[in-house]
Formats: sequence, C-alpha cells, structure tokens
Amino acid sequence: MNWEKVWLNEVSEVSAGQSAPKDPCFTINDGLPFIRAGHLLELTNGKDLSELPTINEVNAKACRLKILKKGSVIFAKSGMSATLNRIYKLEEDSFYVSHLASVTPNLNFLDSAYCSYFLFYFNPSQLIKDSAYPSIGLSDISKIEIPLPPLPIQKQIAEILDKTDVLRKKDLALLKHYDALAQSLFIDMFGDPVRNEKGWNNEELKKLCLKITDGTHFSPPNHLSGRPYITAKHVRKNLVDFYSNPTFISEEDHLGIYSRCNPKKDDVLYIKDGATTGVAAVNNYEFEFSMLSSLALIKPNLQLINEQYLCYWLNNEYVKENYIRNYMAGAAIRRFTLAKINKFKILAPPIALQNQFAVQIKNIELQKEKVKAQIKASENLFQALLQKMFR
DNA sequence: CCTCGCCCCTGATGCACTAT
DNA sequence: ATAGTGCATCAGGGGCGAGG
Repeated sequence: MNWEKVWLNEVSEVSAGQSAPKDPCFTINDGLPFIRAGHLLELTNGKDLSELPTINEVNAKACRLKILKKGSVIFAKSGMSATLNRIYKLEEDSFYVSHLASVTPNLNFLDSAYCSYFLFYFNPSQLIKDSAYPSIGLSDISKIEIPLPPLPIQKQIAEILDKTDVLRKKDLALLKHYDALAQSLFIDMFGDPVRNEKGWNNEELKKLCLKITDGTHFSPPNHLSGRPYITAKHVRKNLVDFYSNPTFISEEDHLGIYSRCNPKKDDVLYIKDGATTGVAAVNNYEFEFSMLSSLALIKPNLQLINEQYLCYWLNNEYVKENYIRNYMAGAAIRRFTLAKINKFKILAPPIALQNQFAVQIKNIELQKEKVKAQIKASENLFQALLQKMFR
C-alpha cells in the first residue's frame, strides 16, 4: 500500500526535554512521573509509568521541566546503544528531560499508537550523526517521512500490531512471575531464613564445600577466539550468560589458570569484587573456561549442600541483609574476600529436602525457557508485521 | 529562549600491585 | 603461589553553556 508521506512535524509536535538540575525535589505519589533517558530501558521492558519517581507541579516549574501530554511518543535523542531504539508511548502526562525527544501527534491526522509503531519501525537511531558524541537533531526528526493513511486505517494497523505486542508483554510478565515463584518456593520449603523457625543447622560455608577459591589475579590478554574467559559481567542473578558478551583467552593462559581454578558444570560462581558483589549463579555450561579474580568458585559438597539451594541462599535478599552484609568490608568498596566467604554462615536443611527444591527449580527453569521461546516467536511475528505494514 | 555539542561524573569492571 | 587491595579505565547517562 502506497500512502501519501508527510513530514513528521506536519502532523505532530516534535520537541526535546530541558536539562534538569541534579536534584529535582522528587515527591512520592504526588504530581506526575518524571522520566529520564535511563528510564527508557525499564519502561520498554514492562515497568509501569507509575513506578517512576514523581514531581509535583510547583517543583517542576521551579526546575523548568517540560510537561508532555498523554499519547506522546518518546525516545532517546543522544547516548549510546542501550537506550537507542527504545520507543515509548506515554499513557499519562509526564515530565521529561534532555536527551529525550518527544513526538506529540496531532490527533486530527495522526493516531498515537500508529505513530509509535511507525517510529519503532523507522528506528530513529539511524539519524545519528557520525560523530564522537552520537545524537539526533530535532530538525532531522521533524523531517522523518511518515506514511499517512486515513485515521481509521491507522487505527486498524495499530490494533493488529497491538495484538502481537500484548502477547509479548504477557510473556514478559510471566517470566517475572516465575522468578517470584522460585523465591517464594524457597521460603515455603525452608522457612524464613532469618528467624530459622524450622531450626536447621547453621554451618560455615567452608564445611559444606569441597573447594572455595577465585579466578586468576594475573589478567591474561584477550583474544578473538580460544578458551572462554568468564568475569563478573557475565554473572547475573541465577544465570551465567557468556554468549551475550563473549571473551576469550589463549589455550596456554587457560591451562595455567585452570590448574588452580577449575570451574565445572553445576559449580556456583559468586561475584566477590566491585559494585555487583554478592550475585550468585550456578554454572550451566559444559565447556571448560577460565575465570577472573572478581569471581569466586564454590564447589559444593553434594552430600551436604545442593548447588541450587546454595545459589538461592546467596541471592536471597533477607539473607544478604542479615547474614552476608556483616561480612562486607568497608561501606564504600563492595567486596568480599575468600576468607570471609569461607566463614559465611548458612542454614543447611537435610540434603533430600534441598534436592527436592532443586528439582522444582529445574521445572520452573524449563517453563521459563518455553516462555522465552514464545517471546522470541512473538518478536519475530511482530517484526514481520511491522515490515509488512510500513514497507 | 531553545538546541546542539561538548565534556563531566558516576558506577561498573578488572588490571596490577602488595601482602602473606 | 595464593589471596587481598587500590585504583585506572571506560561507557554512557546527564548537566551546562555557547550560539543561533
């Protein structure tokens, strides 16, 4: 279908946010949401606008913040990869700041859902100027050519795309639900880890493990291929994710490192250095790899402790608050030492019960994999539809 | 007054040195 | 040789001021 194309600024108001002072006097549940570029990622990942900080009109005026009407579409105007090509349609009036561009459709000509889907298809980040400071000019945004079918047809197109998008959003919510389920399963089976009302044995981690050590302290040079090299950035809560940002070292370096620190499948990796300290994940990879010293390697004694149980224990917020935080060195620098990890106190329920927990966790993981596959499928469908509608 | 371009800061990461 | 620690580096979001 070849609809007439118009410039975006003929059917909408194109604008950008003001810069905001450092501390724009936020208020809780009073006033309108306040959106920064950094929030885009969260919003497009399913976070609700109502979960954002708010600011009331008086403070907003003092900060000279711009207000944006419901139905406007926002995206990042400068910055790098993460927030670019994140298109978000506002469901209520909000304040927003610099580094965000906004498109407020004139509803007599342009449907706002249609507009937001078109911008997603168009991908404004292609307008980035080739410079050391990637940014998009308002004039370039204004001159984006948007196909303009009659309003009823715009609405129809948006509705079709909505339907696939709703599926994707539901699946995203389902993923979150499974994570919550796993957490509550832990509490259900083992009780409150702090009160320990079931009276489990309280043991030092050292006594429950075969080996506790860390990765290499002599950072080897990176290579384009070779042996996988896993560092803190690969470890997320309950997940080791090597492939999203793979790094490699030479076979020779690997052998030197591996002779001391030999991670195997089902060992627990634990971040012990830096801002993300205190995140644990079970190693799911069959392949052999080397680690950096920002990670601890914990090999559980399977007669005494199950690796999934250990991982959920280490990641549990109450546990962190009440047990692990006591072991942290100074408040400023987040870091555990091996000596302290060895001395962590950990409740050790009967191993049979722990194993039962692990089986349930694996079932939940299996469900999550299915949902992830569904998400992938609906994303593909969504992309295909986008191409079909706008090409 | 609004935009654009230019740094500036902060948090994340991990290198490299020191201590045992 | 292994473990502990300080801090360099880097990415990228955010603030600011010159210029239109």
